[in-house]
Amino acid sequence: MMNKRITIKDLARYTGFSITTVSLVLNGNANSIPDSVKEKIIQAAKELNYVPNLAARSLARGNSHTIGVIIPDISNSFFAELVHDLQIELNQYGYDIFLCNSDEKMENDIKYINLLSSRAVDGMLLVLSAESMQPQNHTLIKGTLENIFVPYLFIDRYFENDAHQVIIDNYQGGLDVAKVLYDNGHHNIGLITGPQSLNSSQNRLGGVVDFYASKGIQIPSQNIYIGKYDYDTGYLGAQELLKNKITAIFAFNDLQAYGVLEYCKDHDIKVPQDLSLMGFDNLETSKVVSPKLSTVQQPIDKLSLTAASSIIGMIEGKDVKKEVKFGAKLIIRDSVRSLV
Amino acid sequence: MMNKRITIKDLARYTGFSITTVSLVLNGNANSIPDSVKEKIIQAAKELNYVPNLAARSLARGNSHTIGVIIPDISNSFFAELVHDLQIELNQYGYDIFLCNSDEKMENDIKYINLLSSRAVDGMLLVLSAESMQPQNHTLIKGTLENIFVPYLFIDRYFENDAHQVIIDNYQGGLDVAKVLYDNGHHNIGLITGPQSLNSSQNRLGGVVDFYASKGIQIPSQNIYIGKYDYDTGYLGAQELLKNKITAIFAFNDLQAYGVLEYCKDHDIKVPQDLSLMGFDNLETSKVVSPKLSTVQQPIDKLSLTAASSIIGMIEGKDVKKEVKFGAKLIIRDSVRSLV
DNA sequence: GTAATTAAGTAAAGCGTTTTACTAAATAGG
DNA sequence: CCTATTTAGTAAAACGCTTTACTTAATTAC
Repeated sequence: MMNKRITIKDLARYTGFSITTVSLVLNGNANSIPDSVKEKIIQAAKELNYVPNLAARSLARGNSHTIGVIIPDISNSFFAELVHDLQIELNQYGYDIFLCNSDEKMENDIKYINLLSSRAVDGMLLVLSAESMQPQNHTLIKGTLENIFVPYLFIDRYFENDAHQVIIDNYQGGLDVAKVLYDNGHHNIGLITGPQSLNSSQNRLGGVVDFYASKGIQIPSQNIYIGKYDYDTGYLGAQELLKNKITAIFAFNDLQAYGVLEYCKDHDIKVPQDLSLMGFDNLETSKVVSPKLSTVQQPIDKLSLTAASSIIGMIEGKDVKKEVKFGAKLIIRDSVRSLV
Repeated sequence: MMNKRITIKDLARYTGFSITTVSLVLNGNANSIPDSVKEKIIQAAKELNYVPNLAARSLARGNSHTIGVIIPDISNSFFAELVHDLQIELNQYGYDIFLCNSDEKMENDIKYINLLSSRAVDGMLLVLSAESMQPQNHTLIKGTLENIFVPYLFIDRYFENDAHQVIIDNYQGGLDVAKVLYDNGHHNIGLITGPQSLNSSQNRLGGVVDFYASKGIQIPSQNIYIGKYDYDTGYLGAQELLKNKITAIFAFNDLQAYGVLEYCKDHDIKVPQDLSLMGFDNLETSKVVSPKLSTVQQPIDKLSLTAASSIIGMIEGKDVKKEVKFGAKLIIRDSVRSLV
């Protein structure tokens, strides 16, 4: 350590060729350079352990082959998996990821959008915080996004028909869950939603409400607990909702469902005997909680595949579909009891 | 979008001052510049929405205020949480993270070490793949690390007394678990380890073996299943180990413990009535699986706090403690039954 | 044998910053 | 009033790389 980093200049001096030649060779653009020279230069680069300075390259080329990714919370395994898949996809295109974690704070979203802009990323993939998605903050976020001169794409969370987006059909997901619950005889259900500002939550709610409405059942507002997509609001939601006489809870994500499970354990309520439960996300652990959780699986793989190819397309100036929406899949396990 | 990014040069032209002056002002190093000028320039920067080009700055300054982090798998919540905490810590010091995910492949470790080197990160925080930690690959990895000219630090996984490291006292952890099991009357236990190349696994094993040895009990080799710290090897391990007559399993991480749980569910083995179980990691979900899992909690917060301050110290050329080791904490829940 | 073409390579400008060393004007000191 | 100092600012080189336009030498065409 602490020797000195080798530059193209050192390589030029060492091999006796010009900087231009070395650069050309190392980038594979050396049409008119004989193989003997190429070999010498490549050999030298290996020997001296040359590693290009990407900052310099980025400056000269005006791009960075880096995609900025902003997510709300890396400890949430939905996002962890998303990032994981995105990295693999984008690597395939020769791009790297610069990852930022907003911790669900708008303040950080803005900070990171500017940071990524500073870093001259070639494009951004955004899952903004629930706070940023609130209608009253729409203008501020839009304003911030107007000052980045690279394409960007919303994943999972989006503003209504504004920018490019790759999303899940949450309405259908909500509908599907409602149908399972209803068909099993649950006519009086409780809901633990995500943050109101998120379309995922809005749409899941919409799906459920509409389905029950179509059966002539209106879900009373005291049966709807506004949560935050986290464990704690699951626990709290259960506590609140179980004051009413419901036979099932639909937690809008698995983490919340775990919270419900915990509450039930603490209060000797048997799932699914005393209470049926459904989640959303299908986290890896959902098949090992007790009872195994019925839930909805989001196609993270498709999401990341499409997001990656779309943003690359946008960077390359191609015409890219503005909205792509994927269906989610019911995973039926043991947490719903049939009342019929 | 697609206007043009404002540079310091534009600001100079716009305000009528020189590039130097603008740079000086924007960096707060303008001792001899009157406030009136400062205000004008700062005002202009705001108005035109100036965002500094970090690649250029990095080139000029020779640093990037970025720390490279390599981890084996972001979907593993241990690492997700670690990264999350590291980001918060390092932000506090004014540093950002460039995150790389090796997917437990040595090939990727090497690729990313070079990539980070290319990006001129100011330091690296490394949790290398199990493959990279194998003795026969030691030289290769060391060689790669010799060619980066920035300080680096191992977290959690390390080579024996080589480089700087911030780690967990896994030996003590193993000892502690063994004691719990032994004290509850489990004299015949099965182990599902992590990869043999990882000191975390070696040391947990060492702790258990030594403890039982101290009680005059030798753990037979068929009671030791070499796993991979993942769900599947937990399942497989249970299958294998339960061919022997054991009363408890110590899975070297929670994920593997979940696999054991799943196997037991599938084969109608009651935990802890028929089999006691302990894990390691204390994942968030471990309190909601059934039965609630007894496990060991690693102080990820301390790990990241120390790793952050150490790497910053190293970057600043300070003298930093070469090895910091933290104790882990037993979390006793319901998955161990007392035989006594 | 000369003009045209190709091969082999290079000089130099530019990317956006930072930073050192400098200048010119204003002010202070005596 | 002259010198010394401070104030207000700037010119220019440097960071490492890319890329365009160019030169020179060798080869080919006729």
